[in-house]
Amino acid sequence: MALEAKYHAKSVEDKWYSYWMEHNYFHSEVDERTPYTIVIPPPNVTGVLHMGHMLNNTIQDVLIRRARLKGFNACWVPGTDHASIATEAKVVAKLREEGIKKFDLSRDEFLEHAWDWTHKHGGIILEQLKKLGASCDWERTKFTMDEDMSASVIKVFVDLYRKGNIYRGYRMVNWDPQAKTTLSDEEVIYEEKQGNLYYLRYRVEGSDDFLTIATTRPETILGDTAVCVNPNDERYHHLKGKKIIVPICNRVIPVIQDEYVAMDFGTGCLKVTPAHDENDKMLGDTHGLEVVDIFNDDATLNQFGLHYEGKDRFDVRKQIVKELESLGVVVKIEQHIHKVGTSERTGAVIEPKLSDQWFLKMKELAQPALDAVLEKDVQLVPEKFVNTYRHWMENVRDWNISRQLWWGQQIPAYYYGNRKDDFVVAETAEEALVLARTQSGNAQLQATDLTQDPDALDTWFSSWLWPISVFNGILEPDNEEINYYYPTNDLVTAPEILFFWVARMIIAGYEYRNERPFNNVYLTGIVRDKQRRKMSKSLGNSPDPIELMETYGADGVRVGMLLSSPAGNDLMFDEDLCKQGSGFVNKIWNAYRLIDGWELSDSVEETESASIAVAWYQNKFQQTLVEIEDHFSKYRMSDALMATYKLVWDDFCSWFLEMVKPAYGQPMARSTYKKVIAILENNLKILHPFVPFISEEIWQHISVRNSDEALIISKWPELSDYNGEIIRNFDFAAEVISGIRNIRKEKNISFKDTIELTVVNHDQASVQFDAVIAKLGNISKITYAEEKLEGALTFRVKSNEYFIPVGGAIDVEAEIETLKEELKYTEGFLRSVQGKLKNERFVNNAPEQVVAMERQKEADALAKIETLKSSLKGFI
RNA sequence: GGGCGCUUAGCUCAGUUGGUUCAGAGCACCUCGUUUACACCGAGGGGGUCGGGGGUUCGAAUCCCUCAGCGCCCACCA
Repeated sequence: MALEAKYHAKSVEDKWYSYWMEHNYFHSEVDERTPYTIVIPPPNVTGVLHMGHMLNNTIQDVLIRRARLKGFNACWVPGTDHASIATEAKVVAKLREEGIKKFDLSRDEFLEHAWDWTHKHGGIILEQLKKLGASCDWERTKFTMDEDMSASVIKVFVDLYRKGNIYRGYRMVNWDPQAKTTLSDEEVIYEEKQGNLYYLRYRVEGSDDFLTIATTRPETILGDTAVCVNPNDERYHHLKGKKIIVPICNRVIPVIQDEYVAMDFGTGCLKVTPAHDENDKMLGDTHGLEVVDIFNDDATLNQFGLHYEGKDRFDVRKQIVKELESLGVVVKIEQHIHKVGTSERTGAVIEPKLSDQWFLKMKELAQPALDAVLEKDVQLVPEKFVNTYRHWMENVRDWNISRQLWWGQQIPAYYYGNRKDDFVVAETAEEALVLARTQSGNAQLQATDLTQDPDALDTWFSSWLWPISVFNGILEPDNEEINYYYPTNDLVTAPEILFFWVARMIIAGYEYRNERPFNNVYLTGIVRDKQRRKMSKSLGNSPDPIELMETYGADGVRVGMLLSSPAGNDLMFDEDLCKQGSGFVNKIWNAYRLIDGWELSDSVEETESASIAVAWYQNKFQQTLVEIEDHFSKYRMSDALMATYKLVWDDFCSWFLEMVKPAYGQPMARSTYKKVIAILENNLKILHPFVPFISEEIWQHISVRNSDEALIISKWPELSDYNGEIIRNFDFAAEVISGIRNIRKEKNISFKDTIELTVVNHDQASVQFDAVIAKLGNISKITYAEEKLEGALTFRVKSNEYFIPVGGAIDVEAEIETLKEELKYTEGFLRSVQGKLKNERFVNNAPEQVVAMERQKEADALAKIETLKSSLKGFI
């Protein structure tokens, strides 16, 4: 069956992916072998594949395929995350389009819509990963809202509550007025924004005096309950004990003193709004101030907003400034750049808000997780993230885990009375009732008297259990799977979620397994465009991964993603990288077409050139394999790929195949062919993790394979010793071939014309490659001579001189010129070496080896100068 | 404001303990070439005072200081 001239990625990729699936090659079960486990960072269930996914899933697939080839029991667990806030926002938006408001629905009705949505969109991203070639164990696909996953979450919540790590508190939290929920500190993104600093005059009660405060949020003056100055600020000593009148609402508030206030900012007078600012809250607590909350949940003003009631905070800001101006309160307005917190998910400007929320105490839990990373039980790659991690963990704050959302695990707290502490925490409503009866002393309590907390848990409160819960390690802590697969080996994810997820998984790992969840964390970079902007859907600068794969093939895109992505460095994505990737795939394909097209013969002997080629390549392969292993051990994926790329393209295609290739019209010795195939198969194995599809296609085409054979489950080549001398000598020969090609080029000697070569041989290294030199240089005869050949073109490699006799005159002048140039350069080089050697301090202080090296250089240079001089004499 | 990191060829990046591949790779570029796998090709070539300045050393891209520019994380002075 002849191969098609063009490689058709699409059909080949579909074919082999199905084949692998049918043969269950991705599936892993507990067995005798050592496991190699990766859990996928579960993508948002309603998301679609983006370039970041492409990068980090390509890396995971390379790792897992390599582990599989190396004989590990490779298990890559896929799944999706319910992403409570993001998904709920999408469902709410979709319902709104249908004219349905969330709060017109019951919780159950809403959840039904959410599940519909999940079932409809949930599989999309996983299907897209299959196109990429991801060899996940799909039978293990998990979803963070699966029954057992949710049960694990609830069990952990109850456990942590009973251990005293979870508490309910009235605190200042980050409020997302669009999603109407709180967010953790990590979900707030601070952005620099151009704003104004408004200077406003407040009248001092019972006097005509004024005091000027500076604020960025004039609408919050309606919530002011004090003005604070620094006690050391002499400008305001006269105000001590005075009262101030807030404009518009005319509330009378005290002047308080606290060293918190910076004297050099604004006017040195700070308006205090305890309900709407973390620091103001702190001041309020210290000084016993009244708390006036002026906002509704959607950030419109409430009754404290007076005539602004019902209007949005930003509209009010504009309007209130006008009103204040008309009242003569505005002293001046300055432009001011400040940082504004926005919601990671909805982008809404965060409103600090006081409310009852659930918190997880972090300090104590974090300690083992901090130690683990510092002691490298968990290794972060690249290491630079250790500092960031340490800083965060040492200053970790309590984690707000409750969200005012419906989509997610509902907090298992049940209220039975009106007092603040009238609640119990339990895994089930039944258990809660029992507890509530005891706790309340009221044995008559009925199930209907209990109300479950309406809040859901933060998404990350389920994903932090992921490496454990996917193996059911929470509900059945001693099951066979968790004991076998945990801890997992590598985690591949983005540094953006180092705190959100990675740190918390490590915490959960130690808390619930008393062990790290993974040995290594490979932190990928962010995929950016050529202008260094982050690729995102909103910017519209991200190519569609599916289209990319259709254009360049999945193999091509995988290579493209890996070509330039050192760990932790951002990837400057350029479609040309994929083009290079598909170019590589094309090269592999054509190399195989060459091999496949040979006519074989049993009666032909192996050529000398071919024997040499085989011996050399086997060594070269081993040398490169060592290099590749080293790169992988350091997670240098780009370098591992590049080493493979050059081995295949340069050494295998450009040199090896050219050396073994039979002459035109000649058949190939079957014995040689077998060796070439063995070599090719080894190449395919090391290529497989990077380009799984074409490597499998070729491997399967080479011969009829048994039904239980496939490249994907074959065996990674064994490391063995290699002979470095052969490689060095070949490099010498390659230089000779280059020399010949140069001469041909300079003198316009067609490659079709054979030429003769005479060698004045001082260095024997290349002799064993003469057959190769003859073949690749199209040399009809190589002769060795004692003396230089007159009237011939010449070049030198090391101390050898090569002569190519040509009919007709050669340009003597030019030859002399070249020789003189080279002589001049060598003499200069010699002077610098000798200068070093004459320097006593160098000779005395430098290591012997280095000095010896310099002496060798000196000797080489001297020898070369001799040959050059004798060549020159020949012309003169 | 605190911390971390980066600056090497037109672009993206290697360069491990200072000397042994120390100035490299891939891409891009230029020249030549339709040789019987591949023009998604082959052969050859040009290109960097290693961000600036200073210091340590026999010797610095590599160590130290300093200046400049860029990026990230954390904290939030309204």
